[in-house]
Amino acid sequence: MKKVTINSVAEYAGVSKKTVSRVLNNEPNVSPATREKVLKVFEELNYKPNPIARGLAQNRSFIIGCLYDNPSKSYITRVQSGALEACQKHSYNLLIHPCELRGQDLIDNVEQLLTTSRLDGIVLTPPFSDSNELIAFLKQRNIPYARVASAIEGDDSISIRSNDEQGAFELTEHLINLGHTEIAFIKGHPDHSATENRFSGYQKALAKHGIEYRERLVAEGNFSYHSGADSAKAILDLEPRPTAVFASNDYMAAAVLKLATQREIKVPEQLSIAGFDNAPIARHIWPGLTTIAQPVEEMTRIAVEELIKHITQPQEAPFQQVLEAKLITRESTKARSSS
Amino acid sequence: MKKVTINSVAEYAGVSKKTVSRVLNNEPNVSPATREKVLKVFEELNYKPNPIARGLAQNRSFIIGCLYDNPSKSYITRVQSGALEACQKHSYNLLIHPCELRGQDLIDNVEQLLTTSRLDGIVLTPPFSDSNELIAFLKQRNIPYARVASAIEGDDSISIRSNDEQGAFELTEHLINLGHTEIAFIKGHPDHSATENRFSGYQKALAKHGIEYRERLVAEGNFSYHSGADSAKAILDLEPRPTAVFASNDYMAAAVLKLATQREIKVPEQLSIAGFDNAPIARHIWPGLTTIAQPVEEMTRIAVEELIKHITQPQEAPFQQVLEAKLITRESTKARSSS
DNA sequence: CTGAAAGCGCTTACAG
DNA sequence: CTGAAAGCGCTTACAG
Repeated sequence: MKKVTINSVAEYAGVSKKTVSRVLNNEPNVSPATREKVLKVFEELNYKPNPIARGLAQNRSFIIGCLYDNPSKSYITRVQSGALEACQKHSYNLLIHPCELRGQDLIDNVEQLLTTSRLDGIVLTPPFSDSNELIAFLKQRNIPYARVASAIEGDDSISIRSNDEQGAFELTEHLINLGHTEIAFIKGHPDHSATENRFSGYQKALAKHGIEYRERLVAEGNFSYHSGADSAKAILDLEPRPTAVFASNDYMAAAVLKLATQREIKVPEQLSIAGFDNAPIARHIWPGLTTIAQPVEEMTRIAVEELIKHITQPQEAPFQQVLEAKLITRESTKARSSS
Repeated sequence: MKKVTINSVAEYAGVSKKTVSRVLNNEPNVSPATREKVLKVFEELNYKPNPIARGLAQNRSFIIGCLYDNPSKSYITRVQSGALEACQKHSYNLLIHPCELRGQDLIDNVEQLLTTSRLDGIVLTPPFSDSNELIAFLKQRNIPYARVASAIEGDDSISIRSNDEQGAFELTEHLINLGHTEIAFIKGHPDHSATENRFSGYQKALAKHGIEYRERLVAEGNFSYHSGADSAKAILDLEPRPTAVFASNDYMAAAVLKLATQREIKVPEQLSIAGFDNAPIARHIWPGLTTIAQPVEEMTRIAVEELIKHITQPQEAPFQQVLEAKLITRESTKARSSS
């Protein structure tokens, strides 16, 4: 069975291949009769256009690449979900590409990606959205990109982030308003700008309410559940034990909850726990976690939509937006017991 | 700045473009001197080959597509992780494409996917790996595919699955050996063949041990946490209350645990709970869930590796394999209290 | 409304 | 070891 191409169709239908192309792309300037005829031949020959040939002629692939290196699986899932929504809306496809920020071969790796697949644009998620090196490389290669949750200010490109500092501030204030003053804090991964922002929100809330900042209450995590478990151990061993723990994401908060429950420390009666992100796990455990809802899907969806817009009409000014983070209170936080 | 192509390089280096192509692809039959010269020009001109042009000439894209429609996010994460591992090893890229099995436009949707992006192969995950309609379509379109966790026996294509029935049998037997006879069961999504297999393992274990099967102990879930919560409510309301619950995946088991804890039913003292999959959540909650480790990453990795092998050398007989599912006991199951 | 020509940037098959 | 020609299957720019 011979391959059916635009040429076979043209020949069979007795028209030029340009006319076939016009019918294919729903262009005007084809008489209804001709259009009918060609469409019929499409069916008869079971013609399917070749996306690669079209791509070569138009110099585009209709593929967006998504770069990530994130210990939080649910974060990635949410990123993908937002990116896919935007892609589907505009008939683009999504190619996923995890890689390591710290590998000294990051640029080689992305170079290799671009050599294997032509990408019309790339969406950068943390920590890549903060990598000046990578951004410089993409600029030099002239690849359109959009940044999600990036803290870089100077770059003149599409950027959508949420207000992490404000969110952390509100969450800390929520704990303070419940009477807590001994509030432990678990930091995130040092490569993510969110880590510094959330930490800063925590510190500012303490300062505003005249609570002394104590370094002994701060543990170094990296957003993974495992790092949360390690930090939890350090914090729950402190004497006197803090009455509240604010973890920089929900996974780590879940780890604190697990250890507390194991040690029969009652949550929230004896210990309040809060997270960040509003990941699914925050509502899948008991008690449910008080947290900050970060609009990950929405950030990524908007980023990819703007990216596609920019690919189609590069003249527009780069879109930049800051979304609000919102406090969600659940059962894991409670007024400090007066004991 | 003019675009740098194989032609500019050839001209600049004073060789034919075929020679440039040879250097590009590390083919033999180029004198070391010529090779050197061309490589130098690559650098000087900063030449980057165009993957689309290569794709058109070779009629391949080096892209594998992954189809899924699964309420369990962690399952998808694990599928992707296995698929990516295989892709990276062979310099392929992964394009993800969620879509709905039940949409009457499934075929249209995949058709559209194939029209937008040339895929060298497709990996089908549940429930698509069991869709005869989709499989027939891919065959007709001559697209190589591999099936993950498919129960279809007749199809002569790459297939990797795990032994779900055996796993469910072992888990049920584990509960029976702990003295439980009132074992509730939560089924999975009816479109997934795993659902029937796990259910059957449960029934066979009961039968082997002379325990009567009672329909009232069986709830209909769909693998989502939410459906687990609904089923949990039905089961925990039963009088007398069962002493053990076996949920067809860990998400649903986690939902049972949450409700039990909320109602102050002690797990595992008053209620044993078990899941299936060994998803991350099984060890992120307390008590940790007894479950069956399903090698999702490995199944998918092997499936994609075989798929790539098949794309390169279509002559081989289709690879089919069944992996073992393994019992993991944690704190959520315990001998029935003799009260 | 329609088409002939040239081109997208590579590789394949062949000749020398 | 090297290259000229043809081709992959489309679209673009132009002419009529």
